[in-house]
Amino acid sequence: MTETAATTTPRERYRRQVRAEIKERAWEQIASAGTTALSLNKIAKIMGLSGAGLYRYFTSRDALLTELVRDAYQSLADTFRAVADGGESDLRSMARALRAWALADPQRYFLVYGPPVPGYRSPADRTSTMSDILSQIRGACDAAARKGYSGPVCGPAAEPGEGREDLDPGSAQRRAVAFWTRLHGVLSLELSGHFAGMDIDPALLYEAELDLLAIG
Amino acid sequence: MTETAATTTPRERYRRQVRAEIKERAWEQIASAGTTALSLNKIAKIMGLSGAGLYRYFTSRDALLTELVRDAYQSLADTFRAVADGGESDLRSMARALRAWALADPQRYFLVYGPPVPGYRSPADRTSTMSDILSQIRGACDAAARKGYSGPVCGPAAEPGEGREDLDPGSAQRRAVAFWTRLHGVLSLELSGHFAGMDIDPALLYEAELDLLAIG
DNA sequence: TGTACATCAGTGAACGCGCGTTCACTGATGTAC
DNA sequence: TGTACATCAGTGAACGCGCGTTCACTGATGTAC
Repeated sequence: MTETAATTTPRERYRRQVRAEIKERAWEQIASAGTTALSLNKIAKIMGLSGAGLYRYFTSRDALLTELVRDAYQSLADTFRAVADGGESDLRSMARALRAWALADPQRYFLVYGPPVPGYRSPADRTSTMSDILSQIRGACDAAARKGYSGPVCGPAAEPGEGREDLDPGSAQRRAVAFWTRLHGVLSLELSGHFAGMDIDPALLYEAELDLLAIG
Repeated sequence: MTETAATTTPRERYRRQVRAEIKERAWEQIASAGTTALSLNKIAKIMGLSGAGLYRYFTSRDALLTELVRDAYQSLADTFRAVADGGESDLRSMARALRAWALADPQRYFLVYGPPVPGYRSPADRTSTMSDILSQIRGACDAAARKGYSGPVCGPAAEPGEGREDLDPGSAQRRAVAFWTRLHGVLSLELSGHFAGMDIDPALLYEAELDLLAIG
């Protein structure tokens, strides 16, 4: 029997499984009442073990939260990646994937793009992952340009030589940033419930804003 | 001595003053660590009185929070009103006033336009105040139209008879909503620190988005 | 195959903390005659 | 002006709660000979 056959022992498998369930329960708590509600003791109780037992799997509440945050970023990056790999790397598909991802778990969205969690330092690789995601959007903008659409986000094109080039409405960078901030504007207000009672259909508004970003 | 001369007794004045100081300390706590950090006991300690003493002024933590939320909404509405009353009722002035108000106290901004505070029911008149604010923006859009600018937010005008009229890029309602969601998109990401390390200047980006909303 | 040992999941009790809130009470301020 | 009473700000102790975290321990699982 060679050693390469089974790199994961039963114990390791079990360990991974329990860790995964802890995270699942953690997400349920966050989904229902935000980051504040994340409680190791409650998770333990739900899983039928003592609070102290969780410390075999996560060294602290902060460590668990950090891993959840990282997973959230990764999940979003993966979502974009999947859209790109699926051959539909256009802005429209990306925007719809983003909205679906956000609606699937609003609190997860806010963990990524919402106000910073008080008293919590986000992981060091956060910025790089965020840049990564923005790069993918920018890639889609470039692709759109190559396919013939190279017009500005909207409004007049900047006079050359004036101002920063990333503020030129026609540049791919500017379009990517607008894609991000505008959709986030609609999405975050929708998820926060701020359209309620204002006779605004979030889905239609989202598509309308998207229309102005991804013409052609 | 007539009774109309002094409608506020010394006691009433003192009472109002202490209530105001409690709120000030409360805002300081929220500003530094979010809504979660709002603690009656800590406020009491800072003010040099016992925790129980605060209950002379606010019946519960929730009551205090509710009053803070209401004040936040009112403050924003007043800010817009002041701009309008000052004769500068154009979209540009409003947008700048909004940004200044937000930067002055980011947590206050999130109390109004951020994710809902878990476990807290916002006051019933919230929606009406929010509609009020949006109405003021819409008023500025109408005024802009009257002054000659009646073009769409950007992109092609809708074909008449097709779709909802509030989604017609040229309608005042649509422009007001875009004003709101787009500026919120930039602002909330800025306040959350999501532009950090991404080579994006929030002030310039804000103005750039504004340019596309308030041409003419 | 059987025994001796090491590893590790999980327990239960305890610690210290801060929270919101209640309650009986004291003492100062204002009011009525 | 002085006295009797009512109002009300503020105290200090206590309640119950849930939290994160530590620690000595038990018992099951895996490993080496």
